[in-house]
Parts: sequence; C-alpha cells; structure tokens
Amino acid sequence: MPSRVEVANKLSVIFKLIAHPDRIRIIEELYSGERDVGTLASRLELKNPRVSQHLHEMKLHGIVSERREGRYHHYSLVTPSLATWIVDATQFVESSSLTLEPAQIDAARKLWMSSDTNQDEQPA
Amino acid sequence: MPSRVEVANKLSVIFKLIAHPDRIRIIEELYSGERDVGTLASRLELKNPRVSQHLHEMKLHGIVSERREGRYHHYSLVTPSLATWIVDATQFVESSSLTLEPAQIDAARKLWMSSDTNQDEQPA
DNA sequence: AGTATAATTTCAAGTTTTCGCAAGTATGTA
DNA sequence: TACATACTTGCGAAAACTTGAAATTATACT
Repeated sequence: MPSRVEVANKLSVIFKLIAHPDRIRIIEELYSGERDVGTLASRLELKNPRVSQHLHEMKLHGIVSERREGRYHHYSLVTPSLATWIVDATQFVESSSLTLEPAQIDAARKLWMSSDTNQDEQPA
Repeated sequence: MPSRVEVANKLSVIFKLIAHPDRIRIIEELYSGERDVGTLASRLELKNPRVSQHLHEMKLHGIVSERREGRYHHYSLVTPSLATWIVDATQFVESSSLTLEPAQIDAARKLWMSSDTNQDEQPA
C-alpha cells in the first residue's frame, strides 16, 4: 500500500517531465505517430541536440520508446492517451487567469487533435 | 487562433505549478472540500508558511480560491475535477519504470478518491 | 579509407525553484 | 492595551533545470 506521500512524489516526477513547452510539443507531435529526431526537430523548429535530450529524458521515464533503423532513431509514445490527457489540461488553463480566451480553448484543443498534419498512423 | 507554441507555453505553466509533491497533496486534500491553512498544514505534516506559499501560487494561477472568515483563510479548488484529472496520471506512472507495482496502482487511485477521510462536502 | 548524415553526449553559465526561518500583519480575546 | 492565534511575507542559500555550443559516436555511401 503506497502512502499518499509516495504517490504524490511519483506523480510530481511525471508532471515535472511534462512541464516543458518543448516536451509538450514533442508529445503532441508523436500523437500523430512515430517520428525520427531530425523530423521532430525541423517540425518544431528546435535544434537537434535539444530534441535528443528531451527524448532521452522521456525515454528514461518510460514515456517514449525508441526504434532504431540505420542511423535513424524513431521515437513513439508508449501510451498515446498521454497526449489527449495533456490537452485536457486546457480546461484548467481556462479557469486560471492565463489570458486564454474562452473561445480559444476549443481552437486549442482542436489544434492538436485535428488531422491537419500528415499522420502516418492514428492511435486508437 | 493560438499557435501550438502558445498553447504549449500556457500548458507548461499549469504543469509546472502542479509538479510539486506538496501542491499535489494540497489539491487532493482540497478535493474533500474547503480547508483552512492550519488544517492543511497539520494534515499534510508541513509547516504553515510552506502551505501558505503554495496556496498563494495556486491562487495566482486561478487554481484555488480564498474565503476569509475572521482570522481563518479557507481555500478551495476552483475546478474540483482538477483533482481527478491529476490522479488519472497514475496510468502514465504505471507505464513508466518508476517502481510503482501494478497492483499498487489501483490502491493509489483509491487512496485519494475514496471516502476514508472526513469530508464535509463531496464535489459533483 | 574518406566523407557525409543522424543523433548523442558533455559541459558550464545562466536562470528558476525550493526551503526554512525570522519578521510582519491581521484578527480575536481578556 | 496587551497577548495569543492564524496566516503571510521577505530573504538568502542550496538545489534543480535550461540552454547552446562543441565534441563524439554510429551508420551509410563512394
């Protein structure tokens, strides 16, 4: 039986991991399917090493998995529903005074979950 | 129309805010209903100033609200569903190698959402 | 072997968070 | 007024996180 303190500690690790704009975008991008480092970097307009470092962290915590193919390292979400769960947080952004207009919330949700990006596979 | 970068930035603020064991426990405690600072501090075995500081942060971001009654400051969750949403993250802890035994996950979920604590009001 | 591409690793400076304690404010009570 | 209770604020040191650039590893191609 884990204590509440223990559970809170484990949860805080996950939250800390997700609490970074780059990592949130990487996760949302991976919701569309497997991606290699270079593709992620160019799509998110980030430097290659940055993306690699983030992926390393996330892999350590079991959030993403890696599949190597030649010199390409393909990453994907271990639990795709993580992406939708993250977007669910917009409702709490709304309730906080973070200047996201109510009308924008819907747009924000659709932004990632819609199919306006090239998807090679859609998680169930 | 907010850009993905903007949305990711706003989300990361919320995640950063929640990414602290004390604050997670405070939020879960408040799920049972309104609490004053001293009660929270003694139940969570934390010093008064710490709890007060955390609540201040959370209030700034619209996560909790304050109701003063004499010298008592009662805090409550602006959006109670935040507490359940946080506990939902246990599924991602499970998928990660954070040494939470599979069998313990259920216990963890029940831990906070069960009625083994004195609740003066149960949010809908 | 030599070169190019894809990705990872290292490292140090800079920034942000966390933490505990002391001091301060506000309200109630004698 | 004096004193106690409830809570908040300020502050500085320690810890953690972020960031970019340079160096390194691994694979592919000629």
